[in-house]
Amino acid sequence: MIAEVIINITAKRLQKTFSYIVPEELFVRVGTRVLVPFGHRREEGVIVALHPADSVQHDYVLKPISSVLSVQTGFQEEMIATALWISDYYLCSMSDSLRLFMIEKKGIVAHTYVTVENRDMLLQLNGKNIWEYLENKKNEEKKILCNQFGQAFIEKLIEKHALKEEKQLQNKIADKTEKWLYFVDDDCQSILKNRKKQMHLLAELKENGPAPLSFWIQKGYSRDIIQHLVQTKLAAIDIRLKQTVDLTEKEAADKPWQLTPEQEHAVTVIKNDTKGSTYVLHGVTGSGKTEIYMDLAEQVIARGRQVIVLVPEIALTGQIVRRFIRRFGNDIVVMHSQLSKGERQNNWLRMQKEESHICIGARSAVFTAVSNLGLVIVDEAHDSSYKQDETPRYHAVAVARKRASYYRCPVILGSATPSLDSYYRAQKGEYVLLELSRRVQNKPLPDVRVVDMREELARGNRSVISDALATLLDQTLACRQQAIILLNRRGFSTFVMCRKCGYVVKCKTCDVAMVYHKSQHNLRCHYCDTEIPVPVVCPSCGSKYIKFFGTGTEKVEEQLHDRYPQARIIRLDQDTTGRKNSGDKIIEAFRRHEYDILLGTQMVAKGHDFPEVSAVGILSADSLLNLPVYWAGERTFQLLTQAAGRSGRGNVPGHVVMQTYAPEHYVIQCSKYQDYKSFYEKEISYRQELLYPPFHQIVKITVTYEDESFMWKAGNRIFDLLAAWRLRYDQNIEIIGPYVDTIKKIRNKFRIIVLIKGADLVKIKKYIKEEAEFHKTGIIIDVDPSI
DNA sequence: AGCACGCCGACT
DNA sequence: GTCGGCGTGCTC
Repeated sequence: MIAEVIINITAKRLQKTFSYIVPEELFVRVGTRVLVPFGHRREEGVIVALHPADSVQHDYVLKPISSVLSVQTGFQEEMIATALWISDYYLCSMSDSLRLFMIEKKGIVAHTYVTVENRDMLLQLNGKNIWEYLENKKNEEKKILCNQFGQAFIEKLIEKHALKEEKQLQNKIADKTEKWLYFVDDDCQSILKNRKKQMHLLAELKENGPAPLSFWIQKGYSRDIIQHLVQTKLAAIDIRLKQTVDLTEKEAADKPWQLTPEQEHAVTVIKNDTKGSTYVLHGVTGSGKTEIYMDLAEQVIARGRQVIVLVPEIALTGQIVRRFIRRFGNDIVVMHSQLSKGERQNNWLRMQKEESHICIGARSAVFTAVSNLGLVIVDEAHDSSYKQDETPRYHAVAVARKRASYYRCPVILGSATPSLDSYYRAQKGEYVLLELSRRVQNKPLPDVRVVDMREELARGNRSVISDALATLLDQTLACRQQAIILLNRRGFSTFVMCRKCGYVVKCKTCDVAMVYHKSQHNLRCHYCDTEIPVPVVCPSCGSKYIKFFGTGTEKVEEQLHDRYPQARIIRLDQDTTGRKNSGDKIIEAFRRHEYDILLGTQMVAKGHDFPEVSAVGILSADSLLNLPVYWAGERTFQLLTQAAGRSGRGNVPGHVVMQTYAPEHYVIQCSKYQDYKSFYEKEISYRQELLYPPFHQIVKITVTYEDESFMWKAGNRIFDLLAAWRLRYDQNIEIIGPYVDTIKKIRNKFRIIVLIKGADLVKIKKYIKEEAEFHKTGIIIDVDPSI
């Protein structure tokens, strides 16, 4: 047999497979991870195809596969097929797309070991202590030896052949294990006669079954007790894969109230799916989509198939996940960013071996190893976090649909504000539309008031909080209800300017104004996280008239504190959540009503269920709207509607104040009435007129280098190649650019963009995939860009 | 990605 | 004459 192998190295230029002979004694299949000779070294690879030895003629000599690295963590054929599709569709290398399916990105790790080659030479070169060190150990890792005796010295001894170095590859894909205590026998009265504690342990072990040692220790049995019991041979210890979900029984408590007729209808339609369609579940905020998800998941599991549930990153520790865990207990695996590699690996294996049937997680959970997929649920499917913003720039919904099509199983895209793309496809009949028009228990949608901030200023209110919002907050706090305030900018002041000469403090390495953060009293760049002290005099003209402009969440927090000294206010943005997702702690504390006002960036708008929130204030409804990008209207509508939907989910009706400078704009008006359909009609006709997605597809090529003139050369070359292709093969395609990116420079690298736009980009994408010029460092290809 | 190969300038 | 810079090309 001949195996086609993708070499698992991140080389942009290495875009092809390599053929190897499969030795007869090796058992391999498509998806097996193998070690292969590659040039003068050995590399890990993945088999993507197998065929009989005589079917293809090669004009070079084939080498054999060295060994199988891991059968256990290999891939299903479907995963290989999906990876190949991703590499074709998103124009990334095949190794990049395959790596999406891996927990350990590399299956092997190289260690260099040192042994003695010539004893006399070693002693002669003052290496007596090294000789003594190695005498018993035989060999030692080079790294450790260098630390101990100095790198230069070791290198010299190797060069003089006193020592010898040897590279060894180690299989890195090891499973995380833990020790379990299990019951053997209790014919023991005589043995355990005076050993009360051990007898207790044995009894409990017999009754409750095996459990990890840590579990018993926590229960108060010491290591010694366990050890003694094991010595009696009445119990024993074995090593098992570490479990990540604890063994709590699932609670039946969360059994739902009766489904509404609309919910019932949606469940029935999807349950009877035979074609593997995609369903757009368009439900207003608070219409009970989670109930539908859980009902369907339960039915899919009952048929022995598996479910992938995708949620936005921010919702991962939230309500929806807890509800799933409560209902499905150990049958569920949660993939979140704080798991260790070992825990991920075990979750991965649990799904692969069908020990668990549901995997719930953020974007990357779409790559879960499943062998029998029965349903994919994408919650808040419009959320921008489903598009990866580094190579490979895939969209989780597209990948989900691809995987589901292989298993002919349905995909559910749930949202109160479906993406224009998915709603459009539903209109065309490509997707199936399911509407949930009512909130559960017929709770009313919130009442939204739009405030024109120009009038506010004319009346002399110069604060960022309008009178209407102030009144609403007064009432809300008086009734002991909660409020959410949304402002899409973090920091205190958004820029710092000299009033004398107009100089604006910019980041040294990025072409953006620096933001003043009062809590740390410094200026920060939001693109590269550089921090500098606040200048006392103007760095340009030396004047003292340095002023702070613009308003961020920090400043609003201060103003709210002044206005409502008794209110408990908490801020939720990147600065308060830090790196380690402590956002959910803030959200939970707010849900428990430990705070009265939650203030923050768009994070506050995402899918949370706060029953006691009755007021929402949106301070600057049109901040996104003015961005010069085609999707500005769609994003703004989603943000406003989602934010407004946070209020009135409990027993008190909700009120929303939207502050804007463009009150008559259709995006503002449509979100005021939570009127998705009118918004859709307006927005889709605008997209059609200007031939934006979903009518035309876009491929964005960013060229970014430190050397500005080199960048222009490369960008123009990219443009020329595309323009030449266009002229020759398809003049319906537009090639736009190269033009300077909205942010000219990030981290000292200048940025320009070339856009490709057209109704059908399949052929030109194929050309890009094959032309080496597009696969160099500094060139970023983004298919269906969302920014 | 690594690494060999090869072509050129600058040194003992 | 040799050391070493990095541009080019190859890996089944």
